[in-house]
Amino acid sequence: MRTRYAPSPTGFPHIGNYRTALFEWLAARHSSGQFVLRVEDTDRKRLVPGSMEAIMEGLRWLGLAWDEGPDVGGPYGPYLQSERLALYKEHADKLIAQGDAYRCYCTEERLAALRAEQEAHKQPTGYDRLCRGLTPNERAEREAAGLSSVVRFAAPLEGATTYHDFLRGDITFDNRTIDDMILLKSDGFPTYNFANIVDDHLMDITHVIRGEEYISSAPRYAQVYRAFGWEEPVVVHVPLVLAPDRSKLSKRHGALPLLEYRELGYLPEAIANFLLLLGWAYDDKTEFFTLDEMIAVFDDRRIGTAPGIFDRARLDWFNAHYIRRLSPDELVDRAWPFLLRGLPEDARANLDRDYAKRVLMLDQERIKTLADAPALAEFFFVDQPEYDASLLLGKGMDAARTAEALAALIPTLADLPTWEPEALLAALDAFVVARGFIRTKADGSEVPDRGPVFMLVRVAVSGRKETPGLPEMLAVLGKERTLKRLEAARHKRAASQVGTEVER
RNA sequence: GGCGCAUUCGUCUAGCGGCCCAGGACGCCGCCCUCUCAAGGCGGAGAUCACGGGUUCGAAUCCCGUAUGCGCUACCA
Repeated sequence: MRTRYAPSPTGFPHIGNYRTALFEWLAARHSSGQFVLRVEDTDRKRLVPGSMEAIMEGLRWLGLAWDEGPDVGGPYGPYLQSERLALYKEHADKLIAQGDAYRCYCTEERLAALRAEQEAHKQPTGYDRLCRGLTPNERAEREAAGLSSVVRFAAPLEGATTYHDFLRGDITFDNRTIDDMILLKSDGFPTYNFANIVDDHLMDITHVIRGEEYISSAPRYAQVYRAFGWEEPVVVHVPLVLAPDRSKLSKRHGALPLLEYRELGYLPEAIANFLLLLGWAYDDKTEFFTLDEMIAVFDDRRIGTAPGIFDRARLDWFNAHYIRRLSPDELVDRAWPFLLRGLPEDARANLDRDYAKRVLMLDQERIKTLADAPALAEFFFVDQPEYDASLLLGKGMDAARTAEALAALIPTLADLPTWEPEALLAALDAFVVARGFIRTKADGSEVPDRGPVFMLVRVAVSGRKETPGLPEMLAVLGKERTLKRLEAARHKRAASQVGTEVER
């Protein structure tokens, strides 16, 4: 099996395009075939500089390696359509010679007027085949006059064309609804439609997997294949990916170019997994697949036929899942650029990789995207966290008691012989009991109530009310830093006049 | 306007004639665990299988029609 991804470098493809690429890649890998990257740069007006590199970068990032392509070459090259112009001309000439194509001299103005006319009369739009009936003399005149022309396919006028859609079965179009499509533009470049057919054949592509938007064009392609006498490839139309409001995916709806998701802290394995399961399912329960697992189980017959909606919340869930199962080293490696970018300057200056690793491990289970990491972990890295003094009130304690509790706790912790989570927990618990914090459980029994003291220390040390577990956090923070922050909190509390009770 | 494709909980889906008065997952809600937030565990709400006709002893599953959505209708891809 040979499949191909054939993007045109006219922009930065979104997630839906890459899902098609994923399916193409999986189909090839599953069958131990080849996956070809062919760049369809035939529209010179819409060419976007850099987009070809971005497209390839996106594929690489997802882990979809191609066997043949513009950069790596291959036996069917070149893989840039702009370098294959002679091939298209040669094949167009062949069709002209055998009467299946003709030169059309109609101007774009005439075509536009024709279309406007048809629309005004609510008629089906389409080329009226004016030039198809030109006599040899008339053609010679036009050529002599130097009129520019395009090459059009002479489509069958009557009957119907049926092609086999791998997922949907036979699809039939009345030939009267199909006009004579342009094969070669006046600038000598082929249209996508034509270059596609010629290249898929010349490159021995066995399975054409493409977006659903080409269903309507498929019968035209079939006609051309048949005019050439070529065997038609298996044609698989993958359903579209829609925005949450069911409209076509666009930036407005948060469907960004793939590489933007990298910047937002998404993992390629999460994106690939998410994409796989948008329009495809292995069974009714399996959710997670590595690329290798996908290859092993991928079955193109299970590709769905209904459009799917891009659900960011689901992507987030996949991403969080994959972040959670990263090893500590992978976690720092991947989060590192985000820390460098997102942390305040002073914290960034002397970032220690080992310390960062321990911090990230604490936050691993609450990081949704890598871009969350700096905000979640910032307090570990700054000299002193900023926070409002009003946060610094033990539950059910007034300012005086809070300050006093902090004052009492500092020497307790300072005297600890070891600074490990177990020892810290024991010390904190002892402090809770000594201070008489008691909670009555539902069954009436009384147990030590860690809440007030733990929260107080949590805020003092982090400036936040949501953090990793306290003993673990203090252990990573280190004795010196912890005591310094507790001291600062004590002063902060003492200095603050507002000391009313806070309800939590 | 014409042509085409699609249609199962808000979303992704399982289902390919009886196992389904429809199962799983995301999201949402509640409970548990618990030093907070997460994670995890348990539970819940949520789909007259778009609608209407058939076929059949029996239909989410097959057929026809309708509606709706989307796509194509470019010297774009």
